[in-house]
Parts: sequence; C-alpha cells; structure tokens
Amino acid sequence: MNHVIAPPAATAEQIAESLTEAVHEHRILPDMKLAEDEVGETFGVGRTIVRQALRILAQEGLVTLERNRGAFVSRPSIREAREVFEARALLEPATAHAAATRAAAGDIERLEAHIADEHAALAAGEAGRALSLSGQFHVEIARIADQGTIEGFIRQLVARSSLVIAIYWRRRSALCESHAHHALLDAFRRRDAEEASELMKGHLVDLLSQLDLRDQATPPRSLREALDR
Amino acid sequence: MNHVIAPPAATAEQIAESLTEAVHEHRILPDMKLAEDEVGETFGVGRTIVRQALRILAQEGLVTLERNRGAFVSRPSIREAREVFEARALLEPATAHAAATRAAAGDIERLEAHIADEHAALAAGEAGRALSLSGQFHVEIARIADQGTIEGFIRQLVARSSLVIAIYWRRRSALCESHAHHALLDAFRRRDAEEASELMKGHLVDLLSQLDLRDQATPPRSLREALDR
DNA sequence: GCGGACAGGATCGTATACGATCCGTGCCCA
DNA sequence: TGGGCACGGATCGTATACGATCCTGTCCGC
Repeated sequence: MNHVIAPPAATAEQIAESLTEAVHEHRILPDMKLAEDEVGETFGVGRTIVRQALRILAQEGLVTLERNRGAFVSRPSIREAREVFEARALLEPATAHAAATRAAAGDIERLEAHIADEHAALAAGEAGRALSLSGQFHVEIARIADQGTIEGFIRQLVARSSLVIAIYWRRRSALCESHAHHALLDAFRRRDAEEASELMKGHLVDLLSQLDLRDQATPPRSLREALDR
Repeated sequence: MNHVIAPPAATAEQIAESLTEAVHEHRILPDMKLAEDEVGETFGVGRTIVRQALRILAQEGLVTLERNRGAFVSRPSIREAREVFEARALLEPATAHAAATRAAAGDIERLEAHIADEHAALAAGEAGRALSLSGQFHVEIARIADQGTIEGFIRQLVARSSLVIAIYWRRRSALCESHAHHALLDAFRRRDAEEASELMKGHLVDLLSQLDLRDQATPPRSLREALDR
C-alpha cells in the first residue's frame, strides 16, 4: 500500500509538514502511534531526523510525546478544543479584516482557485483533501493579511482544529462551510473589511457549534477507540 | 562513570527555558552565537540534547538556525517587531479582560508579589531581572485567564519582545511600566474587565511607542555589532 | 601588491550503537 | 484459580563517530 516516499531523504521540517498534512486530511487520527522507526523507514531517514520532526509537531500540539513510550497523535481534550477556538476567535476576525483591506487581485484569484479545488475534491470524493483545503483557506487569509507571526499561530490552530474535528464533529455529511467561505470571498472582493471580520467571527461560531463538546464520551472513548482499530 | 558533572544533566526543555530566561534578562543578545558544543558543556549534556533545545527556541523565533553555520540568537527585523506587537494587541487585551473576570484572591496576591519582586530587582540594580519579571507579568495574566493555548502564544510573544526591546529600545533609563502594571493590578482588584482590557491595550501601545522602529540603523548595525564583540 | 585558489580547522548533519525503561507474557506460588 | 514476580522483547534516550560543509588564513600567480 504505502509505496515509497523513501529515496530522496527528507528534512525534519518536510516530514513534520507531511505528517501535518496527513492530520489535516484525517489520514492519521488521535491516539495513533508514530513509532520512530516506522516513520523513519517511511521517509527514508534515521530516527534522529524523525525525532526532530516529532518534536516540532509536539510543540505545535499535534503529537504528544510520552517518555520511553513514544509519540502519539494528540487527542485534544474538550477544554483544549474550546481553547483553540477561543484563540481563533481572537485572531482570525481581525486578520480577515486586515486581509480584506490589503487583498490584491491576485490574492482574490488565489482564493477563488482554492475554493474551486475544494469543490473539486469534494466532487471527486476526496473528503480528506477537501477538509484540508478548507482549513488551508483560513491560513491563506492570514497570508494575505501579511502578518507572518499571526499566520504561524493560525496555521497551528487550524491544524489542531483538524484534530478537534476528527474527534468531536457531529455529522460528517454536511460540509456547509462552502457558503461561509464563499461569503468571505465576496466580502474580500468588495473590500468590505468590517463584513469580512463579522463573517469570519460567525463562521468560527458556526464551526464551534457543529462540535459536540459535552464531556460525556471521553473516558469510555479512550478505551474503546484503542480497541476498534 | 561520569566524572564531569557540571549541573547534573538537563532536559532539552530545561535548557531551552534557561536560554529563554537569559534572553529575557538580556544576558544573551541578538546575533550571539550559540555553539552546540559550548552550550552542551555549559549544561553538561551532549550535542543531541542541545540541538533539540535549539530547535525549540528556533520554532519560538528566539534563535535562527543557519545550515552548517550554527544557531544564532535572532535579530528581529523591524517588520517582525511590528508583527509581534500586532499579535500582542490582538491577544492580550482580551486576555486581560478574561483575567479580570476570573481573578481569584490568590491571583491578585501573586500579581502583587510579582510587582514587588520587580521593584526589588530594580532597587538592587538587577535591571535584567526586572525586565524579565516585567515580561513575565503579562504571562501571569494569561495564566489567570486560564487559557493555556493563548498563554503559550503570549509567552512566545513576550520572549520575542525581549529581543525587540534589546535592539530597538530608545532609552534604557526610564522603566515607566511600573505605572501601567500597577494600574492593571488595580483594575483586577476592582474586577473591572473593560478597564483592564483598555489598560492593556494602552500599555502595549506605550511599549510600542517606546521603540525606535525607523529602518535607519539596521543595515549598518548588523555589521558593526558583529565587530565590536 | 593584489586577487583567486587551495588546504586546514572547526562546526554542523546524520546515522548508528549502546544503555535504560517499559510493557507484555509466562511461570510460580498461595 | 488468581495474583505477583521475573524475564524477554521492543522501543525510546543519549552519546558518540564519521562524513559533509563552510570559514579562514595562506600561498602562488599575475
């Protein structure tokens, strides 16, 4: 199945990014073990590099390192999930505001292409990829806002959101975000910064409301989940 | 066994924290080289650990890794400096708002003690330590707000601010922050969240205005600085 | 006298080896 | 029969060794 990504050795950052992408696409899920040897063989590098990559991901909150046990994909607690969206609520509306002000024609085009890709992926049944692109859309907005530092934070928060969604998403069917992203794009086209900010704020609230953050299932989950895989 | 035990070995996180503290206290300054062997000997560990610590710091933006050249303390660009304070402006007022709402009696006491320490350090002529405590005050507020994720971001931003201050601070004499922190503490005592938010916002603007962010000195600086050490 | 090439030294990049720790399993005993 | 203990395998933690890269100082040719 997993054929070679091996030959041309990779850097720690590249591996971290590959794994992050896999998280975005829900190809790797919370509690999954990332054994150093296994990852190393997959990418054709030694454990030294893998270890560095895992440390990067750990600092971003995507994996949890347990001493003498190994690295596991993080399972965000309910509290953590709320924190992530709390942080996004502080950063992203203002960022969308700035982006709407600064957006050049090329930026708009890129966003359009991005949404088109998202639709194409959905049409092709590539749900994971669609999800990933959907998250990337937010990062793209931060990029347009031209605030590298904040973009980094948002990038991390979006990645962690992918984990949150993997655990707490109510129904995987309805991917109603298309509307929200389209509306945002429209606001960008009109350079309506206030509207963009409000739309982003509402979008995040919507996302959060789609999550099931009652603390019911967590304790049994950690046991059951480990079994049924 | 091991005869040479300076400090009895440390973990990567501990080393990273020690170095961060040194940055806060302006004991290590931008462009300073952090040679792996040197750091390793200092902390009594091998290069493997040091490398991990440096990578942590690199991800936080405190050090810059140059391939085959080594690790250097970052010299934030003017743009970066603005970005850092932009991010703080988004996060900290809202965080202060939340903190003022949640602050328990113990929290207030801790903040009081913190300010007292700061004064004591200043009185003792320990400018570096005073500076460090001054930054830590902001982190402490985030801790009270009980938002771990945001606290992490603020922690990083405060650390990077220390580098910015090291480079761009106008006059090292006037440390007029005492007023601002006192005022914040007062707002916390009164549970006046709105006021706390406004004070924090103003405080950050003040800090930023104390910086000399005209892009005059930077190009010659990077050359001259390297020479006079 | 000056510029370019080359060699030596130092430092980093990566893999690998060895020791430490933990988990699982099977045995033994109560 | 059930619980405790010891052993073995697997995996991680760290140091070290070796190769690669870059910097620097020197030497030679122009």
